[in-house]
Order: sequence, then structure tokens, then C-alpha cells
Amino acid sequence: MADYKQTINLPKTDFPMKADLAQREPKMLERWESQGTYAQLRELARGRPRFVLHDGPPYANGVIHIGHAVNKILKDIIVKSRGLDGFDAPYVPGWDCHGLPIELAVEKKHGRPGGKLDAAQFRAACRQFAAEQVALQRTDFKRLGVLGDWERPYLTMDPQYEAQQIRAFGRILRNNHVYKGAKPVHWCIDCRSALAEAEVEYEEKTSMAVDVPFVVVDAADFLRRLGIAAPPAAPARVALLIWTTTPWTLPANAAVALGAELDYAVYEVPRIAAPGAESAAAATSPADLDWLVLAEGLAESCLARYGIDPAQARVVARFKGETLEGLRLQHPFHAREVPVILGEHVTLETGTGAVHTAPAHGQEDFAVGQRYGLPVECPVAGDGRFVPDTPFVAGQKVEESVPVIVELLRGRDRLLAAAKYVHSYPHCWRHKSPVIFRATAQWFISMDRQGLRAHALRDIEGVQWTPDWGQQRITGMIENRPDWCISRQRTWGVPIPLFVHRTSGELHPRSAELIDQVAERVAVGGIDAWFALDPAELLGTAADDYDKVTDVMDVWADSGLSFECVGASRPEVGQPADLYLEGSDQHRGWFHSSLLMSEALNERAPYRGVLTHGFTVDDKGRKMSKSLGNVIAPQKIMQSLGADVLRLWVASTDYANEMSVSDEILRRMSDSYRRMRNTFRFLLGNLAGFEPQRDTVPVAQMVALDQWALARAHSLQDEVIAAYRSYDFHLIYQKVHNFCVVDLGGCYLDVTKDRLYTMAASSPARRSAQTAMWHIAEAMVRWLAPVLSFTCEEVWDHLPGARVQSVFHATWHALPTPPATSIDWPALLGLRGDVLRELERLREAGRIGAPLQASVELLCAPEAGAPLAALGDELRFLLITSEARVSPLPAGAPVPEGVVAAASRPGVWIRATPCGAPKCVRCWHQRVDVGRDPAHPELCLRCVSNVDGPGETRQFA
RNA sequence: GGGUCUGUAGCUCAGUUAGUUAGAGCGCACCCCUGAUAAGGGUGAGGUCGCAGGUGCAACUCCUGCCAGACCCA
Repeated sequence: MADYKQTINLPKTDFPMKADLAQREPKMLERWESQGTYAQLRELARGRPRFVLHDGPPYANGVIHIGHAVNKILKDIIVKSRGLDGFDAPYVPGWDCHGLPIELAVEKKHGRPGGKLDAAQFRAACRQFAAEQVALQRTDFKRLGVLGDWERPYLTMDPQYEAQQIRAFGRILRNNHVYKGAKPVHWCIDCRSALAEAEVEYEEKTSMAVDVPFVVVDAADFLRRLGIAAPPAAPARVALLIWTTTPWTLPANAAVALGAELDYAVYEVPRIAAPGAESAAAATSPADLDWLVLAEGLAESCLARYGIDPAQARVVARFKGETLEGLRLQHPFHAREVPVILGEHVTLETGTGAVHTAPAHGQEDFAVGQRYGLPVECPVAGDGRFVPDTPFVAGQKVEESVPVIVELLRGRDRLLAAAKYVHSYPHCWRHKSPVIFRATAQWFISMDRQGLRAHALRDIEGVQWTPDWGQQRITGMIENRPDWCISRQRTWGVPIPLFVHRTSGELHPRSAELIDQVAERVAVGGIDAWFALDPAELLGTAADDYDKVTDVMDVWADSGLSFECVGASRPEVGQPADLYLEGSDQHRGWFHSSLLMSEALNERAPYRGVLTHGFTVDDKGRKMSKSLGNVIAPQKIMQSLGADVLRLWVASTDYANEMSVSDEILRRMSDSYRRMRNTFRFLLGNLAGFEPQRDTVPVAQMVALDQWALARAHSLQDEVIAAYRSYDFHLIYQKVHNFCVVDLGGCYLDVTKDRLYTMAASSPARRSAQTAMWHIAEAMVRWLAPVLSFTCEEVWDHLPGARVQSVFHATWHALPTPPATSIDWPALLGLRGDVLRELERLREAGRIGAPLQASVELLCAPEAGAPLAALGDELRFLLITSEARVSPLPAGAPVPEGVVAAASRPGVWIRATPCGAPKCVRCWHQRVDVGRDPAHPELCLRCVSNVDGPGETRQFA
């Protein structure tokens, strides 16, 4: 047998089938780094329209988890695709470096500031810790394949950033958004300091619970509101009852809260003496009766507590809580009146249904107090003692004051019950001592005094929210949020650089100007420049009259000002940004704080678009948690399947909802990855020996099927580009994968093998196929580069022809547009499917194996066969059968036995049979002309021509 | 408890303004090839569209309730 195999052009490529991503990807990273791929891209893109994705800074603490990976990969996909789309799309990553979690981590190692380390040393330790965390996270982010300015990220602890943040604060102050207020915080008496929520733990505590009547000041008003007539003789007292476990907060009482929709009643009961006091005489006259207001649902248990038989109680009236809003009550021992207010926090779980409200001593009390404009006066100092001018309890510690207050109430006949009560209560996690809520001076950004809320709501509408419900979400939050308390009593943060007059409490008149001077110092020395500052340096002799504020800013102010602080030193990050992209929790976080800051500074939104992604959950839709054991670490994926598979998962998942990951899902992605990789490999293999400069066939001269493939690629490219622009990455995955599987693998590549393998290497029809494949590979490598970055860069290296250094330096491939065709490809491909089904029946019957063992006859009614006839003798190549004949079936003629109607096209019947002709050893077609040429007894005439003659010609397939 | 969302085959996703028997790919099963070979091709089986009501001639598509899940609040 002659060695005809030598004359076959089989695929040949160095592009390996086995991806080996865990090994190969790190090498690619080194290359990107050593070649300066990102920096070169910036050079290349200079002058193009800019697209700024402004990075939301992750918090510099802890190893990255899969949520970080999703976020960075989505950003990278967008930045890369915008680059391919012809934009200058820089990516400057950032980190959020100040704040409590870092302080706590440092405390664990070094103790609290003021202990082994003084505050300045403590801050230095925080700075170092944050830097270490940044370095750690950066390594993992880079490993994901994210292209960006990793050598020059922005850090919120950069002195330049800190200084710019202070300048921005100064402008916000100038714009009159800032005011000094008070707000209750968790306060540890032993620490003499505010505690964050994370520093509080809940433990059992025994408190003294008291029931205290608040007597109605104007009984006539009370009766009128309830619509009841005055009783013949007035009761001794008409009172709302409150129940509290913190009697020491009663001096700060400012209101009594009812539930607007809750049911209350007035109970007429015998006069109740304070427990332990001299027992009153039995009720004999109206003056010996009390009218007590209680929630109906709690009345029974309350009356029992007061030692009253419910049978003795008479309901005088029933009403909803809202009826009494605004009613005046007498404070139990202070000479002041307090109002009845309504609050959503009032429940029927315990107590009386009427809630003692001290805005200085509770967060809910404070919140409801803000709505009613109640004063926030805190009589308790930082040492836990009442301030000197507090009546009755001045100088006492709050715990000491409890028995004093109980006796005070008893003595004034304002006590219905007093009993020990065990409940869960916040404690300092260090001292294990009970904390108190205590209002302290705080700095606020007002939502309304300069229209901040209104401006934000106005500009939200002009932002493009993806998905669109993001707009609803942030709107609701902005509408309802209270003023922003930006001060924190903390060590590791950007200072609020203000001087407050010691006696008047007023800000220094030159505050704005002083802030700029502080900023100059911070730009050089970091935030320590403020803490180390001697006020006299700025204030001169007036320094003695002023206190230097030691609060630092809420970290949401740090990151919320990133558009300003980064933009100041990085001209490539202009504002407003084109896009912010974070998890959906950031509607409350960064999107929110950035919007407010930008409005406070510039009265505009900091972004033109906001994209949010869901959180990662497992395959059952449950959140990832250590206890469920369903956590998937990105590092583990990268070390096994590879970053590109992780990236493919991110791209394939609809990020608008929760994103499910599991081992099975990743296995599926790995399968898809291999399919696309092998498609590339096969294309590359068939491009061996193809030099685009020399061998490209003009599109008009290409074989019709190749034109069809190009047309398919063309329309797909349009869809891919559109999907990148609308951030619909999962559609790109679906479409490109389908293209690889259906159009290429299931049809085009299978059909063209015959031409590529058996025709002369440089024959026009073979070059035509190579031209199409080259264009497809050039286009597809760009479609997928934003997703399969490592793999596509690898493909880039193996593609023939001159090219720029990196696929990321390219823009979309200019695919040639095939001329209009008269060939009805949809009809042909439909019939091809019908034929394939018939071949399968032959195969199942054991009559054929490979399709080339079959012969097909297509019987066509008049006009039905036109699409088939168009290919002439080349139809067999499209069907990959050894023979394909189109026979006319005259109108009205009976359909012969043994043929099957084509499902896709009426008027066509298929007869598929084993082909009896001898097999050509070279092309494997079974042809009657095998052996006609005595020089080549094993070959069909087509092969003879291809091997030893001018070669066959192809027009269609 | 409140706000914003989600729920279509084992998996990932399509399903246009409600309009014939709900689609695709993967996976799976079976078959074939051995000139993409730790590849490739073909055929096929899988869904009461979360559940229950309601409005339409007609509902995966609209309304209500419920269940499950996610994020943010309380």
C-alpha cells in the first residue's frame, strides 16, 4: 500500500490539549508583569475615549474569599472588554485601610492603645498591619488574572489620600452640611470610651425593673381625646404606666412612646399604694380610684404585678395608641412635662405597652426622639456618674443611683412595682462589665439642611442602575436614612480636624482655613500630624480656649470620598466615573456613602452607572458558611482547575441574582472550558502552514460554506459586543459555547475536514477554509479574552501572522462581510439534520458505522429540492456521506417504499443505504471510481487529482 | 417584622407586547469513529415553568396569598 498518509494535511500545533492551568497561569502572570502589559496598554490606548471603572476598595483584612474573586473578575471582564471595544479603560485598584477591624487585629497582638503602645505607636502598627494585608490580597487578586495598576494602587491610608480626605471634609464643612450633635453609643465605664457593636457581647444581668406612672397633666384633654364624659368625681390620678429595667435613665426621660396601631385601654382600679409604703384604705370614693392606661394585651400581667385582681378592674375606654399622641404627662420626679409620642419599636412582648423614652440612653429612643425633636440631654458623664447639677443623684454612679431613684419614686407615690429582673444585657467584651447607652457629642452630616437628601434623590434618577431595581433600593435607603454620624471615638482613622471652643462649644471661626493647613501637614506626616499637633501652632495664643477634636471619621467617609481622593492624584481616574461595581450590599455601603459625599461636595452623583452583583451561595441557594461546610475558596480552585475556569464560572453565571457555586458546577465549567480550548486547538492545528499575509483568500472568492461560517461568526460577534456593552456576560458564554459546539464542532469543522485534509496544501479551496478559520480564531480569541484571559493570551501566541504583543492590546477583529448568497443554508442544515437521523438508524441496525459508509438519495417534489440541488455534486461533502443524489419526484407521483419524509422540509424524502462502492484509502470515501487510474489503484479519481494532478475544485462545501 | 430581589429540565441559561406540542448547551444513556484521540461525531431520554388561588377566549408570562432562598434594615 502506497503511503498516501504523507499526502494528508492533518492538524499540527504546539498548542497543548491539556491546559495544565495551575502550572501555566503563574508563568503567564510573570510574563504580563515583566512585559509591563498593563502599562503598555495605557500607552497604546492614550487618546482614546476613556472608560473609568472606579474600584471600590476592599477592606484590607483577611485572605480573599470567593466574593472578592467574583467582584474583581467582573471588573476585569468589563475593563478588558472596554479595552477591546476601543476605549482607554484604566484600572486602579484600591484598598480601604483604616477602621475598627484592623484596630482589633492589632489589639490582639499589642494590646490597646495607651497600654504597651501609645496611640502613635499603635497607629504605626495598624499601618503596618494594613500594608501586610494589602500585599497578601494583592497576590491573590493578581493570581485571578486581573489586569491593573497593581504597582500603584490607591490606599486610603496613603498620606496624600488622608490629606485629600481632610480637604474634602473642609469643603463639606464650608458647604454647611456638618453639625455637632449628640447620639447614644455603647459606653463602657471602665474603658471610659465608646464601644463599637463588635466590642459588645451580651450576657445575663440582674436589673431592677420598675413600673412607673406618668400622670396626665390635663385630664380634660385626655377625656376629650377618648371621647368619654367626665366621671362624677375625678380619680386620684390618670396615668400612663411605663416599665423599665434601667431606672437610672429616668432622669433623662423625655417622652412616653405608644404603638400607633396597638390597642390600649383605661382601667379603673382601686388606688394602688407604692409597694412597701403604708397601705392605703380600701377604695370608698372616686378619689381612691386610679385610671391606668395599659396595652390590652399586657393588662392582665401588669395588674397582677400590681397586686390587683383583674376582676376589680373596670375598663373605662378602649383606644388605639395614636389617639394620645401629643398628650402631656408629668415627669415622675422632675418639674417638667413630657409628651406622648408614637414609635414602631413599641411591642407587646413585655412591659406595659408604653415605653419610657430617654433619647440620650437608647438608640431607638434616640431615633424616635429625632422625629419628634426631643432634646438629647445626657446627665451621665464619661465616668458613669451623674453630672453635678443633676437633681437627687448628682455625683452618683448609675448603678448606685438605682436604689436612690426607686426610693424617690416610692416617696413620691410614683411606683407601682419594683422587682429584680434577669435579662440579656450588653457587656464590654474586655471588662465583662455592663455597658450603658450614653449620648455623646458627635459630628453629623445633615441630610436636609442643605438639601443633601433631595439632591441625592434627584441624581439617583440620572444614574444607570444595573440591574435596574438597584435604583429602587438605594432610593428607599436615602429617603429614610437619618443624618450621617461621621465621628468615631477611635484611634486608627482620619481625624475630624476641628477646634471647639471650651466654653461656648462653637467651632473656631477660621475652621475651614485651619483644615486646609492641617491637610498640608497630613500630606507629609500622615494622620499622626494631627494627633501630634500642638494647637498653638495653628491657633497661637487662642489655643488655650479651644479643644482639639480627637474623633476620627467613619471609614465609610474614607471610601465614600475615594472619587475625590484618588482623582486628585491620578488623572486617569476622572470623575464622575463611568461605573461603580460592587455587591448588592453596597447600596447601603459604598454606593450610598459615595453618593452622599459627592453630593455634599459637588451636587452631582460620582458615577454614571452602578452595577451590582449578588452574593455567592451553594448549589442549594444557601449562603456560604463555615458551619454548613459549603465554603469554596478561590485559592483552591486556582490551584486545581485554574483561574480561567473560575473566571468562566463568573462569566457564565447571571450575577444579578445569587451566584451558585459548588464542585459540580465547577466541574461543568471545566468541561465547557475544555471544549472551547479544544476548539481553539483544532483551529490552530488546521492553520499550520497558513500565513495570513500570503494565503488569505478574498471573501468573495471563498467557498460558500466558508462564507456561511464567516457570516455566522459575524452575527455572533455583533451579539458578543452588544452583550459586553450591556454587561450580559452569561449570554456571551452561552452563545460562544454554543457556537463552538453546534456551528463549529457539529457542522463546520466536521465538514471541512475533508477539504483541509485531502486537498493540496495550498489549493484555493483549502486556503479558503483556512482563511475562514483564521478569521474565526482571530475573532473568537478576542471574544473570550476578557473571560479566559490566560488561555486566550496563550492562543494569541500560537496564531499565525504578525500581531501586537498581547491580546489585550488588540481591539475587536475586523471580520470580512461575506456577499449575499442564494444558497438557503437554513434549509440545507435542516435537511442535514434529517439525514443524520436516518444515518443513525442505519448505524443502530448495524449496517453502517462511519457516515462515509453511507449513500443518500433525496427525493424531492418540484421546488422542494432547490436548496439541495444548489450544491450539485458537493452535497455529499456537506452530509459527509460517500454519495448524495438528488432525485426529482414528479408531482402526483407516489412516494416510493423505504423512504422517510424529511422532518424539516415538506416535499423531501430520504433514502439512506450502505454504500457498496470500494473505499478510497486516502479520503475514505466509497467511490465507484476507485482504482480507475492504474497508477493509483487504491485511490478515487478525486484523490488522484489532488495527489498527482491539478487538484479538484470546490465552490460550495 | 420592614425594604429590594430571586425561584423554567441533574447543571448553566433563553423564553419578544400573555397566543400553536416550553427552547439551547452541558451532563446523562446508547451508538459510531480512530486522520482533533485523556479528543471528535450522531441519536435519545429528561420540565404539571416553587406552591395555591384569581383575572382573561388564552397565563411560564398579569394580580393576590403562601413556601423557599439572598442582600440590607429593625
